Amino acid sequence: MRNHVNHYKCPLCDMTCPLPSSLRNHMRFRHSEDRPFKCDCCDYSCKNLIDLRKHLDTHSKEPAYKCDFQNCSFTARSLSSIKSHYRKVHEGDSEPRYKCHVCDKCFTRGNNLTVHLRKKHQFKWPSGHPRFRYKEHEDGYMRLQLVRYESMELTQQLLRQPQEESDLGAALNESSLQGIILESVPGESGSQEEAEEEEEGGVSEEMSLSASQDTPSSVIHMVNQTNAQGAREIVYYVLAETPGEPPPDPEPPLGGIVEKLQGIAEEPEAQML
DNA sequence: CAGCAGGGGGCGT
DNA sequence: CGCCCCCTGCTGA
Repeated sequence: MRNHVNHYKCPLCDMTCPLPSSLRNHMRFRHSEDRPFKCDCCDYSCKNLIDLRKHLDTHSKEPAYKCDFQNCSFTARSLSSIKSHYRKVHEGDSEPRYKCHVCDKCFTRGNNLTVHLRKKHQFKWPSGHPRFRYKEHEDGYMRLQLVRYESMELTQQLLRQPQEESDLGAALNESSLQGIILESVPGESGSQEEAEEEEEGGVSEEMSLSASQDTPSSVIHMVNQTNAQGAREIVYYVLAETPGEPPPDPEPPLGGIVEKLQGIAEEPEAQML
């Protein structure tokens, strides 16, 4: 009751869900091979009707979508192409809006930033989270949103061994950032909205838990925020960045949390460059 | 090689 | 639906 960590854990990966229904949904889309929706024209099949419709559009000879703008003759075979065209051409919205939080380089599209993060900064996403998420900041830029890792076991271990935070961060591989939901906040405090690290003012209720921040490679933040359901929750951000040198030791001296987290931040390919 | 962009597909909301 | 994935061709440094 007091602990609102997601209680329903997928038996096949590290994803946890708040409800049985959402877990069932996850199981279906993530782990089921069932593809009831089949294309008549080819051997394509998928898991829902919307995806099938998107696919069928690709079979039409003529582009199925055209731009609404005045006398614009732009056409495309996908709605998303039309929308991006409209934004770019008719709304003059062509400035890069995705910004790398590590080196401040900007990108026009999220997936190109993803490529950058993976190639340049060796980011990886944890198991059960098949992609990065980007979040719009107050300055209008989209930046990587720290993934929330929601395992009860991990949470409890963290609560039991809060002293090993710094070592934990150091043991993690470079550029792996994990957010851990520990519990929800019952009451309601003044401001809402999450406050990301650094950047200009506007930072509200963020407190650093690192006992001593003389180790910039390992920082743990506690952020009081409101989640998608509108519930209050505390998210612990474990930030581990070691730009220079990845820890080569195959087995770190730490136990418990580290082992748990290492399944998330796996070895980088080590054959970069 | 890095970044951009179009197309098509996966899947969380 | 919207966001993000991959694949791929193009372009400029």
